[in-house]
Amino acid sequence: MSGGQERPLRADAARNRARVLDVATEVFATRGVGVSTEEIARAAGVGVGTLFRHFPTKEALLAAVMVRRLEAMAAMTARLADRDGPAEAFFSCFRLVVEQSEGKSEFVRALAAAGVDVHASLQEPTREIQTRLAGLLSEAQRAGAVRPELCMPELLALLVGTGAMVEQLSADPAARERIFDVVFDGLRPR
Amino acid sequence: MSGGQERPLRADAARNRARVLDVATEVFATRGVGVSTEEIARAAGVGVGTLFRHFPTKEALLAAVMVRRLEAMAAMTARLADRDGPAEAFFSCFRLVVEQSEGKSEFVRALAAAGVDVHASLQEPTREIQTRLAGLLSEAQRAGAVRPELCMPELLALLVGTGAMVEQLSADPAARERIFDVVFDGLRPR
Amino acid sequence: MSGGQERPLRADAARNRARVLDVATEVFATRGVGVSTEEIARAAGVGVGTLFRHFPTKEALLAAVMVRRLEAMAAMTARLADRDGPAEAFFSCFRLVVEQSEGKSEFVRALAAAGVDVHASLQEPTREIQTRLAGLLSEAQRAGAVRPELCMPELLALLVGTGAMVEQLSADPAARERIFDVVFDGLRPR
Amino acid sequence: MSGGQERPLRADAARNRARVLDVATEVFATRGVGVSTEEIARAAGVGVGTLFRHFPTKEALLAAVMVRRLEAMAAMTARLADRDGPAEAFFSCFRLVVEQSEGKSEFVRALAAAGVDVHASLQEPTREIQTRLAGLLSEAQRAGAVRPELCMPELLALLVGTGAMVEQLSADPAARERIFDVVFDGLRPR
DNA sequence: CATGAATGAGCTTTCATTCAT
DNA sequence: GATGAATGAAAGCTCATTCAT
Repeated sequence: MSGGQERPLRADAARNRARVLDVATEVFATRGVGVSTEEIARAAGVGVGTLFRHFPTKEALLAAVMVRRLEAMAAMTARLADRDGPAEAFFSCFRLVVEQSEGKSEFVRALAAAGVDVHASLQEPTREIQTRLAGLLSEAQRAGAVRPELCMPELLALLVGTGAMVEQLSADPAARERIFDVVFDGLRPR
Repeated sequence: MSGGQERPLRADAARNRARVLDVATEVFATRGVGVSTEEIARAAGVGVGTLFRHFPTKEALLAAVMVRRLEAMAAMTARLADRDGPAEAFFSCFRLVVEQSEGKSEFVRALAAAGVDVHASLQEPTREIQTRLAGLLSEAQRAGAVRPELCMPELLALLVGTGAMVEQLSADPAARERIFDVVFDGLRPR
Repeated sequence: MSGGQERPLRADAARNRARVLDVATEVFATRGVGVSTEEIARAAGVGVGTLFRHFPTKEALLAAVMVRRLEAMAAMTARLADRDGPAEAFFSCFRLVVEQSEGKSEFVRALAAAGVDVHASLQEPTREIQTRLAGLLSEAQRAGAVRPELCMPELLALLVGTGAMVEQLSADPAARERIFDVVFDGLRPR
Repeated sequence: MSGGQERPLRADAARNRARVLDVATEVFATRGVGVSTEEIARAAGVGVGTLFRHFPTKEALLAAVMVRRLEAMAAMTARLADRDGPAEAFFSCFRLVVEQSEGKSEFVRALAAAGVDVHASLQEPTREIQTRLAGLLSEAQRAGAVRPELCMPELLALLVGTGAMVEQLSADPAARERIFDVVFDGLRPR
């Protein structure tokens, strides 16, 4: 379910791949996607060659980082969708996605700039999340908890944008909550 | 008023500076901040040397572009603040800022990545806008048109985040309006 | 006449371009086309950047070296074609081309391997030489000095191949002459 | 007879060695000596490690390929030398060597560029061929079928050069024959 | 002042070779 | 013995910045 590695990787190879991915995730988030592959390899304790064996391109590495984050998000939304009533499920899922999305937008930009077809390489995990969200949205709408005219594109934009808001207020949890108050109230029918 | 040029520039020098700035504004917005200085110079019809005479660093150019956009925004908010009632003034100004901010976040990131102290170099025009916004916010709150517990940090975050939402829906004006509906309703007291 | 520089190059730029070309010609001939651009730049006393400004690709540099050699050959064949009778003109031109062609084949191979359309990039100087050779061939055939059934493709192959022979015997001039005896006798009608 | 393997190889090891050699022969001939060891190993169905166990260096592999081709040529010349009269033997052997030599020059160049002493590592099979050719040459000269002043160095150069000619005309068999006509007529006494 | 040629550190990527599994 | 993951020294090329013209 998780990404589908082509063949069973040797233990050490898998360990290295994972380490590169972990390091890249952190470094890209911290210092931006401009960090050099060399530096990522060094931070992961492997040679550049190893990095490129696992991810044949810098963009492939970026995409892999994205995919992992998306997969994690998909798993968490799945867990949430099953419990609570439709309204609670929708709003807690919204909050979850927002909080897990920090920094994601830069990735998408970098991938797009490199000519990678974002929709193609990230579609599978994305589709799962979107399907889940679409289900939650329509159920919450049916339950009268969310404005009926909202469609998926807006929902996604709202998720991304709320993520950006929250990202900016990382130092002030109370202010973050006020953001959620505003957005959640705005989502409800008037 | 405009950024503080040390001494009066010769007419042709000023013209060159302006052209570079115009071109850079457009090119950075269109194709991202990764575009090379060479290309910007060529598009502006000057040599790289000229570009670097006016902006000693690529980041200086980025900052100058930002400053100009912020100054323009400041001017527009000033114009809006003077007319209409406090509620209308606040909301139309919010909308204005959001719509003028497209792509700004990439700039900030690029500047920050280069170690530029964003707050230092952009503070002057930013301060003016913020002062204006603070005034509009408190007046709108006094008039009962905006939640009373909202403070400036959240407002700024909301502006940035709404900008991100709107940026994503640039192709679908109706969806953009639904975003504004959500955010504006959320901003109003319950 | 010589290559057609797009615009008048600045004096120092032209000097650098020429130096790179000279050095590349020598180094490629001496040590093969595998030599790194860095090394060529260093040997020419310029930075890599300069090399790549003048020749945007390593293959472009290879092609430029080839073109210069071909142009020189074209000039020499032109000088020869005008004097002597048709037989003498043909044979002295054949010898000239052979002797000027040392190492050329490696270039063609490298260019072809890089996917450069050799015929496209070298066609202009090549065409001139070929036209001249075709003229010399048919005149020599009309004069009964060369086998009448020979066509241009064979002539070119004979030139290249005789070049390879001669290249191998660079240490032994007498043996080289015996090669020419064999080939020239073979070229004559029986 | 075959290159001198140190000790008897295990059956599967020998099979692997042979497969690598076969594949390398084909791939080098088809796509040039620039093909990576990894790719050759993959095409041979073995790991790179196995390739390097049998041929400690890429150049060692190149040399082994060359040696095998030379050994095959030696065997064929041996077969030809025994039948026919001296003139026919000489000329058919000349043609055979030329036609079997396609692409060989690239190998020699690559080996030489790597600092391998070509004469040392290829001498044994080469010597056998040369001895045979020397015999054929002097017998053909004694029979009056070949110019008496020709020596071995020229003969070898002629072989290599004729190979280059023929290589260039691989698409046009009739033209190839005209090349042989020229060279063979040139070889005969006047 | 304007120009654009020159610079070289730095980038991504490849590949012959080694060595743990 | 066989494997293929790991290695890291290059390679070709880009680009912000400097400086002679």
